[in-house]
Amino acid sequence: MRLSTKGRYAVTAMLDLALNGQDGPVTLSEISENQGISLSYLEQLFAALRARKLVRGVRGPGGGYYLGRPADEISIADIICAVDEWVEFTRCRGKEDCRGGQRCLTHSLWDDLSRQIYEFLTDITLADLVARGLEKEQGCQRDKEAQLDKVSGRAA
Amino acid sequence: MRLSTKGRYAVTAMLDLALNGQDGPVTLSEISENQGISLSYLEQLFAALRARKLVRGVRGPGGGYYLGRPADEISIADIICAVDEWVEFTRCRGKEDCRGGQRCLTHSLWDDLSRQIYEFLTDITLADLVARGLEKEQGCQRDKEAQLDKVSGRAA
DNA sequence: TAATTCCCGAGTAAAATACTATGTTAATAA
DNA sequence: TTATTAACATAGTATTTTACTCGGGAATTA
Repeated sequence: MRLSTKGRYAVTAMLDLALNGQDGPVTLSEISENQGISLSYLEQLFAALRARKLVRGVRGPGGGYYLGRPADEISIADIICAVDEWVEFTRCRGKEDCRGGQRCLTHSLWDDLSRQIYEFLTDITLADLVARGLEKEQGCQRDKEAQLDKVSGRAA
Repeated sequence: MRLSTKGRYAVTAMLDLALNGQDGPVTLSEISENQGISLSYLEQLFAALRARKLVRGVRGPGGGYYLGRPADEISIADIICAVDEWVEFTRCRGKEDCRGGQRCLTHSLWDDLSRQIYEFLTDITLADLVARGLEKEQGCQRDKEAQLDKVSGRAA
């Protein structure tokens, strides 16, 4: 598994889509503005996401992007795999022969771990994230605090 | 969280240490040989691991590296954090003000996710990996098969 | 037709990765 | 004491990845 800033950008952008895609498509310009990612870079990320059918583009004015599937059918692993190319974990499979046994054990342990991480991220969907986030707080914590300050300030 | 090939190297090397460190220290040359990582690169990785007290070096002939703590007190997150510098997830904390609320929600969702991943990796120790690996198979699967082949071949 | 927005490819600066090279220092063994 | 071993340290570097810019197209809407 590989989890770089590139994957972070992709997940954040997809989250943005999940949150704002209810009423009409979301433009990359909006996401670029919201998330502070350059438009052209987003276009490259979305080319990869489009190739995996994770998003669907609509051209022309009023166009933008939809999620390619319902949010509860898109896992974090799906997104990361789409943009961060999958890397081979073990070196012993194929090129090296694992006659030592020792070396192979180390690799198989790492292999197990990475599979665990992958399965962990496969179990988390965009819908999960949104649902969990919404039940905890209906907006930005800072905004809430600011609001509370204002309210209590006015009440006092 | 960031999980790159650099972190993979570090985890694999630490696993090697956990497996072979029972009887005396393990040299970087051995790890380099075992894992197919260049010696100088390992030295750089181990400089970072040493700085976090995850390993302890012993100089001179017969020297090498020990784990800095018992294997059950070293988590995968510890190792990855030592070599892969921690990256800031959210952009809204500090420089941007999250007046939109929307942007901040996206970021807080991602923040939650990365914390989950971190906690997941914090719960897995080197000892866990070794124990789980050993209970499943006492060596390399291929070696086992080869052995079985030999045995059955001779028996037949 | 004009504006919008996706789509596409080439190019590129900066950073990270993975490695090479060349030492120095501390411990051990001869 | 001397040689050897292996950690420790630093500088350089080729390659890859990251993140971005630029300059166009193609489809859709008004």
